[in-house]
Amino acid sequence: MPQTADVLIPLALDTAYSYAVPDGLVLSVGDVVQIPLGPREIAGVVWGVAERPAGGSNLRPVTGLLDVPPLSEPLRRLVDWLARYTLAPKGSALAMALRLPDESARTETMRVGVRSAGKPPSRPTAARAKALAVAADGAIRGKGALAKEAGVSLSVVDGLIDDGALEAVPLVPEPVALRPDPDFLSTAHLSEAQSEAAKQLNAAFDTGLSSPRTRGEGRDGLVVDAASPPGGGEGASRDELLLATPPHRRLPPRSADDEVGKAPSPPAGRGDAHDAPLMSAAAGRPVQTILLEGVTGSGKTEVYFEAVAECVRRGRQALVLMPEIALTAQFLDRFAARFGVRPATWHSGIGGRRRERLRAAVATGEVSVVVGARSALFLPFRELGLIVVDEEHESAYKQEDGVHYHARDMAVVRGKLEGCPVVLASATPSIETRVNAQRGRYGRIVLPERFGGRRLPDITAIDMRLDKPERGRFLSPPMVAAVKAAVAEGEQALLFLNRRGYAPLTLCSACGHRYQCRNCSTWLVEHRFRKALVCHHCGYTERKPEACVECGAFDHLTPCGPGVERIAEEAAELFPDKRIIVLSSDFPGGTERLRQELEAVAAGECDIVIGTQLVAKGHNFPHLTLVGVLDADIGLTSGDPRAAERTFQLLQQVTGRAGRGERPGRALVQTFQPDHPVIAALLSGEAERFYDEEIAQRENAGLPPFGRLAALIVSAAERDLAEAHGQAMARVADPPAGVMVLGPAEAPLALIRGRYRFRLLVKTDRGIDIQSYLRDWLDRSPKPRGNVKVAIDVDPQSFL
DNA sequence: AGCACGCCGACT
DNA sequence: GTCGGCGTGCTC
Repeated sequence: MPQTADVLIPLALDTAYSYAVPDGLVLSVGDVVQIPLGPREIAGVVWGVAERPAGGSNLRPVTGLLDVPPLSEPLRRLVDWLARYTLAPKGSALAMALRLPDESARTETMRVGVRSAGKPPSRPTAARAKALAVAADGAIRGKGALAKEAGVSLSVVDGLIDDGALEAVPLVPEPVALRPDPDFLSTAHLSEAQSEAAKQLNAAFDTGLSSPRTRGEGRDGLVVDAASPPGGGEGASRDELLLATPPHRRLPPRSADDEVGKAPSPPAGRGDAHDAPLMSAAAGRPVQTILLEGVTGSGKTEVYFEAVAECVRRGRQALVLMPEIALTAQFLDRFAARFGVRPATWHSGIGGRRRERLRAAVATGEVSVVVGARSALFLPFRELGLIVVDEEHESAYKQEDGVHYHARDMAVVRGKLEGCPVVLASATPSIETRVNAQRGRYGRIVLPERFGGRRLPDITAIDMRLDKPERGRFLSPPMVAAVKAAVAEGEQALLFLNRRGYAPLTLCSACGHRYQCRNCSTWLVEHRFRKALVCHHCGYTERKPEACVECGAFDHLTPCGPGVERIAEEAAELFPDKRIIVLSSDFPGGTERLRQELEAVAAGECDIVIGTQLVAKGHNFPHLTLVGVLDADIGLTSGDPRAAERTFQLLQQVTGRAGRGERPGRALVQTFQPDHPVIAALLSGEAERFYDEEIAQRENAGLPPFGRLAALIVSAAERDLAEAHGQAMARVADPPAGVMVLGPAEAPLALIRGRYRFRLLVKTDRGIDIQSYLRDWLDRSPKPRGNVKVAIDVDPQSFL
């Protein structure tokens, strides 16, 4: 039967192209095919098939069916959904799920081993003799391994292969990952609270699996025994799950308009058949997404490990998403302690063959657990049974280039499409997730206490208006005393300051000149170690000048304010005999060195750590007992609508680093505004209070806690466009309801180029409808004068 | 993504 | 006069 195939191509194209299917080839939706496009041949995915209409067709033909597992229906629907929600061309969305091996990866290093062929070389040399002596045992080695062991170069080995003295044998590829054993460790190590939470969590499997699965291809799935709970355990009913949401908190049913906003609801008003299951999911069907909220040190990880174990027992696959930085050896070891082996990992750094093998193993179901960064969300799982999003509040889940998406939200969507539960884990959830939980869209499980009877650190404020540091110093007397006491006990102290470099502002004390970035409106930050002035906004760097560039005065450059480098200087003077390390993202020596240093700190090979937000995430420091926050007020005034939330999360996380080991911890917080709601909530240890206040405040301001808010970020390209810029600012001064205007300083640098161009960056979590809305609004507004184009860029990212 | 076409600045 | 910059548009 002659067919035409609609093939979606992984390029920035929004529509599938039609191709003729040659006789003898039968294609199904989801198949990966090769097709001609212009002058070249590329891979695409069959998005639809139709009987070829009678009569001749001038369509170009499909050139072949590629030997790649077809894209499952849920994955295809995820691509469609993502494209529509993020305003990205469908092809771009597809590209994320279809990273085919490029030629180099496919042909590259088919791993070969060598072993002795038992034949002497025709021309023996000293190097050859060494190599053959090592190979004489007859064992198979990698080429590199042999060369290294024999102390010869690779070309010697190659020469011997060519000569016939060594024979090359293909190596059986090592398995991409060993099978995790869900019962490697008994659950006896869990606390009562953890067991209870794990039980509640596992109840979600029953709600998840009982929902109808839509599998178009009629594959015989791996779903084994979906109905029988594991280990004879009686699954909790869905009511138990819903109970996690306090009844008095439940809000009235959402109106249709309210439906707009966060995933999993698609943008309103554009419903199509694909959206239907997602839409209805919000209206009282079993909760499938669960917020697992536990204070730092409560053992959330162990709890969701039990869910992973349950998933594996049922023969389905689990995906654990983590922010890239959290993918540490430490975490993988914890996994290994529970499951016997390290999990398969996936992140942007995995390339070439390994990447492809892992993809394939995920597609066949051979790999049962993947731990990965956000891109792992698009792996072609055969039978996905669980998604965990660890540290769900992390902004690293936002993809900001190419297709803009939030991996946490897409995880929720994929969970719906795959019919599997999704666990969002965090000690400090994002506002929108908290609201979703409050409204009953997500379940909520809370671990209010630390594991193993450990106490949360006491948090005390140091009021900087009263306890002033010495002139030119930044550690207040109580802070100095506390650090001194801690290190005297052999304990570790962390001084936290979220500012890289030496000083955030440099000025000339002779003429008052302030060093400013030539591209941005920001001050240049002195980096004393690198002897440079650096813009933290765009990366612009200049050598630190000897004399003032403005008035020429020597020795008048004055650093204003502290960065971590300056704190290190102060600490070195105060504690000359202590081991001090500065950890920030610009750590000299790169990520690998940084990783090593983090391990070393965790092992206790350091007394005082001075760090930026980097130390607040990912790593555990078991020897740490004192956390000193040097300026808790940074970030509270940033103008970012999420400023309060971000600051609270960061401070909560960083103070929570203290006392995770044997000894109890405490935290000191230097602040000028101890009564600020964020600081007060932190000090009281009542996270609830922060969330309640923040949500109430947004509601009072007419800004829904999530959904329906957009911000216009206005940026002008050049200084001579300042006038036009002013006009545009005036124009947006009266924005539509729910639209917030941010200044040009917040505009990402990428948007500040293009000469006669004027851009409005719209950040929104409303998806499509806000775009047409704003377009109408702009059309009705007066146009800027001169040769100025106005473009609207919609960044459909939830940023509120 | 690639590749063509097309329109303005500095050079063998 | 061309070479070459990248902006814009197209690929079933």
